[in-house]
Amino acid sequence: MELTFWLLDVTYGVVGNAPELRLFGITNNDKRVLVLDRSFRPYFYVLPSGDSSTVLANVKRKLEGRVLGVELVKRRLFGGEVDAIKVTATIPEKVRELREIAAEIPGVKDVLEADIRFSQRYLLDMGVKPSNWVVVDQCEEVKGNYQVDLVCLAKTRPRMIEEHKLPNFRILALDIEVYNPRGMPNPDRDPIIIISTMTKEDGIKMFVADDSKNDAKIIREFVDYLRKYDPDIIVGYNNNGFDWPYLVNRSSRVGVKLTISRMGNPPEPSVYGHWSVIGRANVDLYNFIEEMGEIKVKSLDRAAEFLGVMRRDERVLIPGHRIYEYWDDKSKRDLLLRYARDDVVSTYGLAEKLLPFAIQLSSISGLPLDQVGASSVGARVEWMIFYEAVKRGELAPNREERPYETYKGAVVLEPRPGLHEDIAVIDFSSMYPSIMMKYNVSPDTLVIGDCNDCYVAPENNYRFRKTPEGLYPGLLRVLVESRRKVRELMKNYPENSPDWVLLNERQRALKVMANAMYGYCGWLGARWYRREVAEAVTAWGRNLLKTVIEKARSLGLPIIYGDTDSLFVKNIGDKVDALINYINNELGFDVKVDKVYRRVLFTEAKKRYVGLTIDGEVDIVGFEAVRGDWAEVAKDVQENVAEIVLKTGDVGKAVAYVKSIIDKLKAFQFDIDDVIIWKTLDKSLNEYKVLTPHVAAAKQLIEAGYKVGKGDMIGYVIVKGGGAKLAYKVKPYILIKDIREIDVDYYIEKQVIPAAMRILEVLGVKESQLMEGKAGKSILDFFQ
DNA sequence: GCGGCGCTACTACCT
DNA sequence: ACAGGTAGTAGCGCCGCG
Repeated sequence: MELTFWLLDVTYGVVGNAPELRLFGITNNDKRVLVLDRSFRPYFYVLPSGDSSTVLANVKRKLEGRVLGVELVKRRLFGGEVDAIKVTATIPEKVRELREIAAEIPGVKDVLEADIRFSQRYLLDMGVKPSNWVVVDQCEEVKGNYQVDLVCLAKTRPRMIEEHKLPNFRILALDIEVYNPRGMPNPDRDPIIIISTMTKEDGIKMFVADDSKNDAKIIREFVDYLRKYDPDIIVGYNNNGFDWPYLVNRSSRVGVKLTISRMGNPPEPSVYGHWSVIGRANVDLYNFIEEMGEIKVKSLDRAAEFLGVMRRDERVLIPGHRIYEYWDDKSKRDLLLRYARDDVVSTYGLAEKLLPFAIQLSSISGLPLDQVGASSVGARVEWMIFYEAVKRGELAPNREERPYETYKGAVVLEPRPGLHEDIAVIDFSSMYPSIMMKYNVSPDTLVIGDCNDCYVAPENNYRFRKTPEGLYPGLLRVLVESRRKVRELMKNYPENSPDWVLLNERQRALKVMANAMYGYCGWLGARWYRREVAEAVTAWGRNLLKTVIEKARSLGLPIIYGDTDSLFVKNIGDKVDALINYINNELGFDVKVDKVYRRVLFTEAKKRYVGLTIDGEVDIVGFEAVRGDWAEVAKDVQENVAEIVLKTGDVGKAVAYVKSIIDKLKAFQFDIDDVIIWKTLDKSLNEYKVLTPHVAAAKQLIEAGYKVGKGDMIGYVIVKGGGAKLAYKVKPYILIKDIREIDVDYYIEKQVIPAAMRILEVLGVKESQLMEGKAGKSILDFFQ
């Protein structure tokens, strides 16, 4: 039979002495299927130095009887033709020892592609990416003990087809609550008290322990339910870091089998720190929130609020360390149940918002849906390149340890300080990808030495062959072209309709991947790393901006500021048009007026400005107001000052406003949330060389029994008393009992005034004006 | 013993 | 565990100081 399915998960096993690929999918008529392929074997390459036939003979002699085949093949490496010896093994588990033996054979220069996971190797060679539709022309039904509607053995190789629609997934959100009377729960002693799930069909299910807190029963009920519901996708929030390891640990402790995969086995730890549930996609939504810079404090409730899933003031919030209190106190237990419910509903809601993008990332990168979130940006780009490389017969270089080296980046212009009226922002669209495509910049087109048909980078003179098209530019062209097509398709659907949303997520993912290519090429961890490639790209970028600046000058168009690929100029219609035409037509790069500011204010600092767009929106860039590590009260003041200044031009009004906030602080008229300073703990506590305030606060938290470590956000406030350093005056905000402990002078002097003055100083306001007297004086007082 | 100063550590931002 | 360029706060060590 012919079978068409959407590829959800892939794994392999060894049957007899042969590997068996297992492709789990969903058909277009809603059947869960498993396709087995026993026709593929693991292999790797050996690179000979010197005479390849001699080395081939050596390899054959040495590996005879241990491998299925040794053959000489033609491949490419960084664009150059090479002889390679392809060694085919019986089963994946043998590859490691074979590669070690092979590396020692005389005449062997290198062993390549011997570190590729077998299931990924298979997909690469088939040109099949997960989260896409796949056809197997001949599949023969077989018996098998799997939780699917159909198992078949592939008689032909799978092939990917282009089709954007998605199957009807069964999605299950999962969240557990644990009894934790001693701080951070420990699975050796602390039982699970609530397991909550949510699905579209069954709604919310809560498996709640009884007073004996015997969790064997609820785990068993949960397992039964999960198997009955049979989800394709399981989502959680930090489930890779908490729920799964805890559940696995607890269930083995209480003797319950977590037979939840489609092969009946428990979840197991896998690559990139993710937990795999065979035949299903286990997705940790926290991974995607981690990447969203706009969300500063990445707790589930805040993420859900930010994405419009659930408001924080409409849900139950319980501090993690007090969960047990809400369990023990029966009058509060109902609150705990509502809290658990809100969490699982939030998780399900987040999945609706985030899965469409995750699916597209998986489909484009070639990483399975359950891995793509946990993987790094570098890994996603690398797999995408790998697919393109295999298509071209280009061998993947090994990962190498490289010494840290830096290279020159973009230009940033000194801004013209002050308040400017009517400013246009001209932006290059995808400057670096465009440069890479235009000048064929790629690790495989780089020429060391003479070249008579090359593009030559400015400043550093790196040279790139004009033909054939390189790996990076070729891939970028595919991404750009696909994105153009997808955006074209979007026009056929009403905005925000399901089809439109799907395509929109796809075009977004295509853009994200294209824009990540430059960063990848300068990443020391990249297989296809070439410093010259990254250096050439930035050199061309600097050159481009410089050329545009010169042109603007020759047109008599005043420049206010510029950074990397943008230029802020006076909005003089014909001159701006002339500049844009010049860039588009004569330089051959795509630029557009990204936005026009009615007013925009710069200080002397780069990368910081506030502007009022012609649509009446206030943009704040770089300033404290958009930083996560300033107190809300200061950010708020700065934002309002900016708005007043930009909208009314009334500096006096802004000054009066700042004074009113200072007065409120002095009178303790504020909320604790307004004075919390959040900072990320970027290292483990013992790695810090200096005692910074947030480190001091973190130590206090540990003292108080909390578990904090690398990667955590520390929220602290500055309190009265203390000593010479600020670090002696900090206190974690959760330990604050009375708002009068707060040192309001600190907030006035070190937060509110600096934040306000940043904007006001350039308008001639003196700091003393914010301090003197009370607010509400005549506005005239504030002008010299 | 302490304030001033310059440097380093640290975080978070922009493109 | 995708890049470099940048601003800003706080800590720390050193200097001078009869």
